[in-house]
Amino acid sequence: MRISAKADYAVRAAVELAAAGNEKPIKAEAVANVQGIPLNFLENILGELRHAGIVRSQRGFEGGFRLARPAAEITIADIIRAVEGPLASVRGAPPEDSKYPGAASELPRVWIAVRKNLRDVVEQVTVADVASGRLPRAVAKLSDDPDAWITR
Amino acid sequence: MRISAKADYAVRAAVELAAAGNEKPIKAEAVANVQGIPLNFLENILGELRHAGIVRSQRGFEGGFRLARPAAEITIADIIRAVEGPLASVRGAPPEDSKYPGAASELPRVWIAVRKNLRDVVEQVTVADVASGRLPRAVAKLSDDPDAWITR
DNA sequence: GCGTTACTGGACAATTTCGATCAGGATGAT
DNA sequence: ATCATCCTGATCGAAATTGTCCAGTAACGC
Repeated sequence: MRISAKADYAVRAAVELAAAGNEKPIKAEAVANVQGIPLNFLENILGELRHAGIVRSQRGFEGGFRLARPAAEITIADIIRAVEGPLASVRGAPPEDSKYPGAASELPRVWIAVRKNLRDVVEQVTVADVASGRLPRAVAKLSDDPDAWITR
Repeated sequence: MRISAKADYAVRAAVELAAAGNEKPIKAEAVANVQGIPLNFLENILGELRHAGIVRSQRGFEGGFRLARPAAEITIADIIRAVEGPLASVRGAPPEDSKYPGAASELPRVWIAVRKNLRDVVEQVTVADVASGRLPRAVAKLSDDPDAWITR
């Protein structure tokens, strides 16, 4: 249950693009510098985001990347799925299609609930939200709970 | 954002112990057979659970494992933390103590919200709940949503 | 066209984690 | 004592993670 460097970088890059408006493309190098991401690695990531139709690129002089859709329509989930595949899995497979023997037969329902709660956050927050610092109410409520900030 | 085989196995083993009551210890081999877990691997896992004070072991003839506390007091989160460490992390570190530059400064709040929602499920469900198939209301509600079952 | 710039795509590699296996030892109930 | 069972730690291959590098190609200004 960890967020990989790749997913984290991808989201940060997208947010950076969102914050820059969509007038002119932003160079990968500029994003890498501002966000402290290894340039070569970031290039791979941006390639995947482009493949997924999340960003568009422009080559050559004055080239760079920009969001392919309005920032308010791109969710964190979109980005994570683009670079990491499915949001949540159990032993590499989706939780709903494995049968558990014996006393654990009801366990999939728990994993489903976990995934659902995960989705409820990442499918709701857009890169525009993060860039502006104004998170959706439900999410803000979660992250404002002081208890949520305690390392446990 | 995946649940590892180890965490999955650990929970299933604990649930199996819970379902067996706490009269007599259950052999690791029996759990391995019923749940389809490689015995050697399971022994490692049970060792970690014992180290964490979640199960107790009995050696020799008629030996085996039993829960160290009432099943209703052991949460899924306890088990995952015992075998995997912290529930959620970003690039290996807790989300609250990394600073993000530029436009991504508010991103940690999103990761915190994710973790919070995660915790809300796994800290609430006990092994007794899973063994009996009666999940806490809030969790049941999440997993009963048909939408939660769609692979996306 | 030419040169500069910057994305493109893929190959490669170090390190770590995952999932599992195994051997041999310790222990405790009978 | 004996035997069943847990205990410990080493080891291992495969895959994922986190990068690095580079030759190619498109766009643009001059």
